[in-house]
Amino acid sequence: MGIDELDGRLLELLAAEPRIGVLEASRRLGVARGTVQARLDRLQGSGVIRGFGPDVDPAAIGYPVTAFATLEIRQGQGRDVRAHLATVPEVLELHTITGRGDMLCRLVARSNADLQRVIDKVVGFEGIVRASTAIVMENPVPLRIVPLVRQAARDAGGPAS
Amino acid sequence: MGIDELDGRLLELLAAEPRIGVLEASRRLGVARGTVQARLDRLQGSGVIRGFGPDVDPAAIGYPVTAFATLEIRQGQGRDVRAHLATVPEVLELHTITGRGDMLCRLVARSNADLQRVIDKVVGFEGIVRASTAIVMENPVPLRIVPLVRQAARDAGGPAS
DNA sequence: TGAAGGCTGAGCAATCTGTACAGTGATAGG
DNA sequence: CCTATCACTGTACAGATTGCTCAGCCTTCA
Repeated sequence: MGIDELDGRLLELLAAEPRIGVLEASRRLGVARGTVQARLDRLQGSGVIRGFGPDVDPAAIGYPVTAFATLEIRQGQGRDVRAHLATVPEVLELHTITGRGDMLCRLVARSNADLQRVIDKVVGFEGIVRASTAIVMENPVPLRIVPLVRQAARDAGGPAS
Repeated sequence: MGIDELDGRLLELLAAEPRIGVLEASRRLGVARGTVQARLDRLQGSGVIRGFGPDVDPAAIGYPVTAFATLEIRQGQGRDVRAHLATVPEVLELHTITGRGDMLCRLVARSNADLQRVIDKVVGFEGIVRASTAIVMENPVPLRIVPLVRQAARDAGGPAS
């Protein structure tokens, strides 16, 4: 487990220019094509790279409002609630968490008004006792991974030298 | 703005098999290659598809712990705090939100113990008054977009018929 | 010393991409 | 009703890329 400096550079490159091919990547990185191919295979095999799914902007398909909802669940209803939330398309992700509240989910909606509908759909279920919602105004740091990759690569490569 | 049924199927297909090429996609969808190419260009041009960045699993590169932190910011320090958090690699995303707390950020760490270090780094800054953290235990619904795409495509295609 | 693993550079057949062009059907405007 | 526009189809071609394999070289490790 872990990645070295070359893996890090490869991931950065892929993040910056995803449509790049193996051949072009090998040129940019200054290594042989076979090396890039082998690294990619390994990264995917080991689960570091989950995939290359299209990064779809919810706002661009009509869902410009994002919100986070903290849910409090009735004891023992966790499984049912999870199953319920999984059926709601506007629930983009769901986590079970420690602390105040039992679950945290990311929601999107067509408008602030529509968010009410979404929340009703989410909360309108047996096991959910209470929900508290926070609407996202700005997103100063969009979901990113490159800085972390860079650090992980440094941690692996630095101390070893 | 909005996507039709064919866009929806294309996005679903890309999500399911990202390494697929334009030609193979056109075969699967039963349309001409040029059509797929045009749709892809349009989807990327209109911002629906932001990119095809590699989906990296933080756990696989040594950061298996995820947490969400709600931050309370001192009046007028928002800009500085944003800039500060942007420099922390373990901050995967940052939102400004309504309600209790002013910002919500997603963090990762090498372990529960390491999370303390990360939080110290995040909170160790002038403008942050208070931070409340929730550790993620499970992730029953990983970040997903397909169900939403499907619904958006239905909404666009259905009522029109 | 020998074995194993990773990288290089090269080669080959098959495939895919970028691009262009003509034909067709549907739609919107005149 | 006629016509321009637009999207999709089917086809074509040159150039680039991919998947795969092989031999050689170097470093690490037992």
